[in-house]
Amino acid sequence: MTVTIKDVAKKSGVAPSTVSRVIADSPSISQATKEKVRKVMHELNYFPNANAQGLASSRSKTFGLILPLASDAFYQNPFFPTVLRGINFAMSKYDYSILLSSGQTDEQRLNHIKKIVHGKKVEGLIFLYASKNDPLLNFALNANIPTVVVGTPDKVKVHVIDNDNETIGKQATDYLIQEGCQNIAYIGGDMNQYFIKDRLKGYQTSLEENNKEFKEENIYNDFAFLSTDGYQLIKNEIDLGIYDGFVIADELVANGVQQALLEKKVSHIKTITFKPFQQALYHPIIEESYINLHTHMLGSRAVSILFDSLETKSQSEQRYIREYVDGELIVTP
Amino acid sequence: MTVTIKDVAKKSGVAPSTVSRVIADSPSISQATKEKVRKVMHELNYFPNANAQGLASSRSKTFGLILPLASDAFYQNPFFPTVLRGINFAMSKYDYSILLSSGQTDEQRLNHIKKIVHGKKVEGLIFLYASKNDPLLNFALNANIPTVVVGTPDKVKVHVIDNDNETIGKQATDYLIQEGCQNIAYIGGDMNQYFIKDRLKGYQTSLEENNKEFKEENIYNDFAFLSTDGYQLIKNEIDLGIYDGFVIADELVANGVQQALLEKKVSHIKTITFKPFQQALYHPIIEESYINLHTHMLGSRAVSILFDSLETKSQSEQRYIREYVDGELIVTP
DNA sequence: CTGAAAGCGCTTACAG
DNA sequence: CTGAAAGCGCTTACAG
Repeated sequence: MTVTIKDVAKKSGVAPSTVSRVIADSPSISQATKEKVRKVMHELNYFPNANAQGLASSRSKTFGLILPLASDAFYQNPFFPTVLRGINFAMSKYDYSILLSSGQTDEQRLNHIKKIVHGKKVEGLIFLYASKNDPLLNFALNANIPTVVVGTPDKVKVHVIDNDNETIGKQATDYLIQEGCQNIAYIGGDMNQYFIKDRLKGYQTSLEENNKEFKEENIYNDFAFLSTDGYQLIKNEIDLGIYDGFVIADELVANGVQQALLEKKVSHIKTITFKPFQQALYHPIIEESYINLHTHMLGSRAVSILFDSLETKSQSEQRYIREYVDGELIVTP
Repeated sequence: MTVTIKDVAKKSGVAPSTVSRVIADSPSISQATKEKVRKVMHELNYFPNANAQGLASSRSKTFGLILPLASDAFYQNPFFPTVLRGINFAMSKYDYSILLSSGQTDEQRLNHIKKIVHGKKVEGLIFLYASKNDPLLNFALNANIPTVVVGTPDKVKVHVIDNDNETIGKQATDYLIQEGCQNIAYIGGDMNQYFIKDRLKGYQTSLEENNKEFKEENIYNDFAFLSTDGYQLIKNEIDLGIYDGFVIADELVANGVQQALLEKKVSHIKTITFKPFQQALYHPIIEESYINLHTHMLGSRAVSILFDSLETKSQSEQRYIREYVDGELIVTP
């Protein structure tokens, strides 16, 4: 019923091994043979069985995509569709597929990743987050499977692609200072995500370089990455009188903050935040300057790095790439 | 190097076929044997090779997830992470994985879906959109692979899970009328997406039932699903004086509309829209009533339907499920 | 309840 | 440049 390599071989008048080499576009096959066989493959509507290929070659031509826990507020972030678009873009050049991680709990997620890695369903892994003490990343490192993290984890032996969060945190703060802000607060979120910490470092560096005092009480943290959290923060918790600038580590939170500022008719506070790409998902509440993170680039570079690492894997010496994508300050008049 | 079923068999003192049956939790194996073998599997850190399983059983234990074209504005919609969460939730009960469709153009997407379907990488397909003349859906139907569409396509021979868009369109319009609105516009989006059309039908039905005239010129369509499009519409194109109500087919568009209404200080127009779940991603600009679509349920039901259809596939008579999830009117005081 | 054996559809040294 | 053959790691009738 299903057409196999044998059917193609018979109809083409060659051996199955030759058909296999045509599939792989092996240079050792003559152009004439290739064309003849391809014609037959087309006529028979032949598609190679991926499971057989995977078994015989031990290459599944699939990468695993590791998302954060779905119950995490971070999961909702517009960051993800944007990286995914970048990943998808880069993948289309290759002949690979993407398998999604799943699981409702960390334990389930760990079991699933074990299954797909040890079960040879995936040849490499792309982590879409970097958080503290992540059991999945620990597993990946031990399993010694090619892995790239979109984000900067607290691990050395893994490929990393990220924005330089410290630098862009500084960049954002520098901008506010340059615009004349005297007392700037940092509005973060979940400190378990490394990018929140790293942007905070940049904020601190900027203050110090500009001879401004860095104070713990100007840091607002420990809430989820939701618009509502930013909104509540402004409505209830912050003494707005003492600030004239906010560096807001996440776009979603910034949205809620700006909403609340608007409702409270506060206009003496400048805000700056970070967005995945130039055209924002939501129409901006207040037209403020922001840092464009080029998030789609994070995704496409992640894929390229993984392919590179696949090729060099066999080589004796294993190197780890650590690549940063620049943020771009977009000034809105 | 990799531990196989033979290693487990040897160490357990049974045949490989027995180990295989233990993996499948076959009822024909004694409890004692199962425990013994499982212990060894654990000791050896054994995981079955998925490619071998797939080849031997012709079941890949994987579903394909078909996303819309990434360049489509719809791709950014918060709808997707929400269905995905529902899918993920339902999947965790089973031992299946999700493979993402990819491709930068419709042609690439079609090639990729052919490859994974004919190449036996997936046993079933979940479409996350329903649009006009979709070549991928046409392919799926011809290929006769179990398929469920999240959305209501113009096809009969496929499983469908969706909100009842006509009913919720009516429900939304009824609500505005009940609140005293006299002249209500329908703000849609891309008419190639069926849900936009169907909600429009409900809008029309409601007007007719309430003896209000349905006029073509009160329908605003043909723009992308972006907040900015809703914003521009209000800012430039609509004569706001003649309306006192808007039914807005998409949350993102509604966000832009509300933003523009706020800026123009328009308060005589009530709006209603549809949201994937109760807690909105963004803090609402104006606290207005909305219809909760229970989108995560769409995702989890899609998975269940696909599993059901897998089981009944062998049976002679093929039936198609068409299931609707209710919308829930959330009234904000 | 368990085992021996064939087979799933490919790839890949090896030989020529 | 091409072919014959072994093998990848499972599953599944069949037999007992």
